Amino acid sequence: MSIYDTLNPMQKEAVLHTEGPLLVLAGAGSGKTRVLTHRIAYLIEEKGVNPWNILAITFTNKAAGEMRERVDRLVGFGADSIWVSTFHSSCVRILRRHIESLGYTTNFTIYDSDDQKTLMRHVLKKLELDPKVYKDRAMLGVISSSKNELITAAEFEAGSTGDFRQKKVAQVYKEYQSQLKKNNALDFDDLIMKTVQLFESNPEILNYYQERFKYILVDEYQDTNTAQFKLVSLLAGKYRNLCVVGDDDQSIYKFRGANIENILNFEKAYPGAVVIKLEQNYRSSQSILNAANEVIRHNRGRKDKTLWTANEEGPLVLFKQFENAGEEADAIVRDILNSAADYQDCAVLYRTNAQSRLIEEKCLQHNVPYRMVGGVNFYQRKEIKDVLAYLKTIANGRDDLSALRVINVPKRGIGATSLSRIQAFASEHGFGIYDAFCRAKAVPGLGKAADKVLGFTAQIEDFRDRIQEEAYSIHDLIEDVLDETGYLKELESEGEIEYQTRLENIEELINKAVSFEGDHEHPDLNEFLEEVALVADVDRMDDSENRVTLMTLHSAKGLEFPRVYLSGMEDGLFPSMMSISSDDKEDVEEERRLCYVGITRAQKFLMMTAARQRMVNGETRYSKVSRFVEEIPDHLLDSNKLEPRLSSVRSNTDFDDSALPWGKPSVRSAGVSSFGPGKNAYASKTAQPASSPGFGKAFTVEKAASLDYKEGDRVSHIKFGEGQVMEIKDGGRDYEVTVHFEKAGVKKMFASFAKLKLL
DNA sequence: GTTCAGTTCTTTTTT
DNA sequence: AGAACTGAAC
Repeated sequence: MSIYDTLNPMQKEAVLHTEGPLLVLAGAGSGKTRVLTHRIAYLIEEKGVNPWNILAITFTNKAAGEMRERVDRLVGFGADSIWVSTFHSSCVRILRRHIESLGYTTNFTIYDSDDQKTLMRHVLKKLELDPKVYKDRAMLGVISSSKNELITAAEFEAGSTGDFRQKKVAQVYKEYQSQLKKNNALDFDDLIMKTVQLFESNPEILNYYQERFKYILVDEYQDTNTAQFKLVSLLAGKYRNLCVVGDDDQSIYKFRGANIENILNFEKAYPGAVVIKLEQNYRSSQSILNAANEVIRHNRGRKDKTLWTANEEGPLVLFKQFENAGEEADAIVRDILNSAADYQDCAVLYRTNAQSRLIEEKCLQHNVPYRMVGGVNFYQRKEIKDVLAYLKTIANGRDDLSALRVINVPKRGIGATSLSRIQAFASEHGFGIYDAFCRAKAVPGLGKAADKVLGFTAQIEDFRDRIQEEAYSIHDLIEDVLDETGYLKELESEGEIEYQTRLENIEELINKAVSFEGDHEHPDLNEFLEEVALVADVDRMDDSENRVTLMTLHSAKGLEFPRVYLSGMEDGLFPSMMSISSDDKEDVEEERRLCYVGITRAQKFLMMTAARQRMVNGETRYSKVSRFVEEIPDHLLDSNKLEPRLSSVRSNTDFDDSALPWGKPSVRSAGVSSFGPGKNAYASKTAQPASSPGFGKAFTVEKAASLDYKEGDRVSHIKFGEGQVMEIKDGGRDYEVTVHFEKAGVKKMFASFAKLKLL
C-alpha cells in the first residue's frame, strides 16, 4: 500500500493533479497540510521532479518548518533543497542576491513597525506637518495599503490631483520612501513590492526563478494581498504549475491588505484551473462543527461548501456569561484545572491582546503553567531593540535609525540639542547619521559633546574590527556590547526587578544567537538580524512543554487543540466596535470568519465565554452577548445566559486584586505543589510563564543562597546539553557560571536562568 | 543641556 | 492601564 492510499478521494485527486493551475478549497480541518505534503512527496517520488524545483509558501515560519519536517518523513531525502518559507522570507532571500539593481546594497536592514513609526515621525517633522492632523499611524496605514496594491510613491502622487490632503500624503509617502532608501532599509511591505519590481525590471532574473520554481504551492491563499498575488503570478507565469490552497471562510487579514478576491477569482485569473473542494473535516466533533457552520452561514459572498464530519457528536458547545471579566478568566482557568486534560491540550483564545492579562493573572493564581503567544512581541521589547540596534549599527553603517537609538543608550550625555545639530549637519552635507557621528569634530556648536560622540563611534569601529575575525561569534559580540558600552551597568541601576526581567530577555536573545550559530556553518551577523526581524510570535511558540496556550484568534490560525476556550464573546469586543460601526458590511463578516476560525480550532471541547462588565482603556464597559453566539441555535448550545440585570450596577471594586501577585515579592515560592488529579505531568513546576514572550514584572529571579554544583562538576543545561563547570563568579545579584559544554562549547551564563542540573 | 515627573491620548487583529 | 509628550528642576 502506498502512502497515497491513506488519502480520501478528493485529497488524492489534489495530490495527483500536478500539472497546471489548481485551486484546493480546503475547509477547516480537512487535511490540507496532508495534501500539501503528500503532493510534494508525490512530485519528487513519482514524477521525478527535482526538489530544487519546488517552492512552497506558508503563512508562518513555524508552518514552514513543520511542512519541511513532514515532507522529510515522507520522502526521506532531498527535502532540504525545497524552498519552504513565507512570502517575506522568500523575498528577503531573493533580494539579498539581486537588490543592487534597485539601488540598495545587499546588507539592507528590515524595519519593523516600531522602526517605521520612528521614521515616520522624522518625515512628518521634516515636512513640517502637524502631527495631530497627519498622524503617523494613519500615514503608515495609507502607505502600507498602497504598497500592498503595488502603488509606488510616484503613482500615488499622480493619482492624488485636486485633494489637498491627499497631495500632502503623497509627499509623505515620497519622503518616507526616500528616507528608507537613504537608510538602506526596507519595511515589510517593501519586501514583497521590491521583489515584484525586481522581476518586472529584470526579465533575466525573473526567468531564472521561473525556471527554478517549476512547481509552486501556496498555503493560506485566502490571505494573500495584491502584491503577493502578483509575485506568484510572475513566478508561475511560465510553467503555470501553481497549486493554491485556502478557505475563503478563513480569510482574516483584510486589515493587512489581504484580498479575498484572489481566491474567489482564481478560476478567472487562471483559465482552465481545476478546483477541488475538501469538505470532510477530520478535526472537530459534530457538535463543534455544527456551531461553526451555523455562524459562518450568516456571511454572504462565500464559495458554496458544507463541512461535514464522520467524527462522533461529542458534548454540546458551552456558553457561559459572567458578571465581569475577572470571573470569566477565573472560571476558564478553574475549568482547565478541573478537566482531566493536559495543559498543552488547552488553548484560551481572545480577540485582543489586552484580554490576556486577566487570564495570565488567574493562571498564576491557580498555578496553571501557560505560554502566551504575542502580546508585546519579544523582539519589540526595549532591551532587545537596544541590543539589536547596536548590532544593526555595527552591521550596516547606513542605518540611521539604529544609530540614533543607541547613541545615548546608555546615557552618554548626548541630548536632543546635540543630536539635532548633528542631524542638521548630516543632511546639509548628505552624510548618514553614523558618518556624521564620525565627523563630530566638524559639527558646529557641538563642543564637548563631540568627544562623547567619538567615543561611541570608536567603540562601534572596534566591534566592526572584531567581527571580521572568524572565531568571534555573534553571542560574544552581544555580550561584549552589553559589557563594554556599560549597557548592563545602566540597566542594573534601574532597579532590581526591572533588571532581572530585562536580563532574562537578553539571555534569551543570546540563546537565540547560540542556536543560530549552531544551525549555520558560517554564521553571519546580517543573516542573524534578518532571521530575527522576520519571526512571528507563533514561530516562537515552543509546544514541547506542557502548558496552556494563550493567544489571539489571529495567531491561532492553522492550529488545533482538543480543548478551546473562546473568551470575550461580547458585542463591541468581538465583533469589534470598529467593525460594527463601519459602513462596510464586509467588516463584520471578517469578524465572523475570525469567529469561525476560532470555533474550528477545537477538536473535542469548546467553551465560549462572555463578561457583562469589562475594563477597556481604563473605563468600565458593559456589553451584550456577541451576535455570533446568538447566531447559534439554542439546541446546539449549552448555555447559561444571565438574566438581564434588574438594577444595582455593581462597581468593579468588588474585584479583589489583593490576591494578585503584582508587587508581592515572593511569587515564586507561593504554592509550588497542590495540583488537582491528573496534573502529575507538571506537579514539579510553578506556574511561571514561558520564558518569553510573557511579561515580566512579577517574576523576580532571586539569587540562590548557594549553588548545588561547584567548579569542576558535571552539569546539564536544557539547551546546551552536558558540560563541565569551569568557573563560578559571584556577580552580586547572581552567580555568573562558566560552563564548557561538549556540544555547544564554552558558555557564560547567569545561574538563575541557566537552571543547571548537577549530574 | 539633560533628566524627571506629571500630563494627555489611545489600540483590534500582524508578516 | 499604558505609552508618549510637555514642562520644570538639576
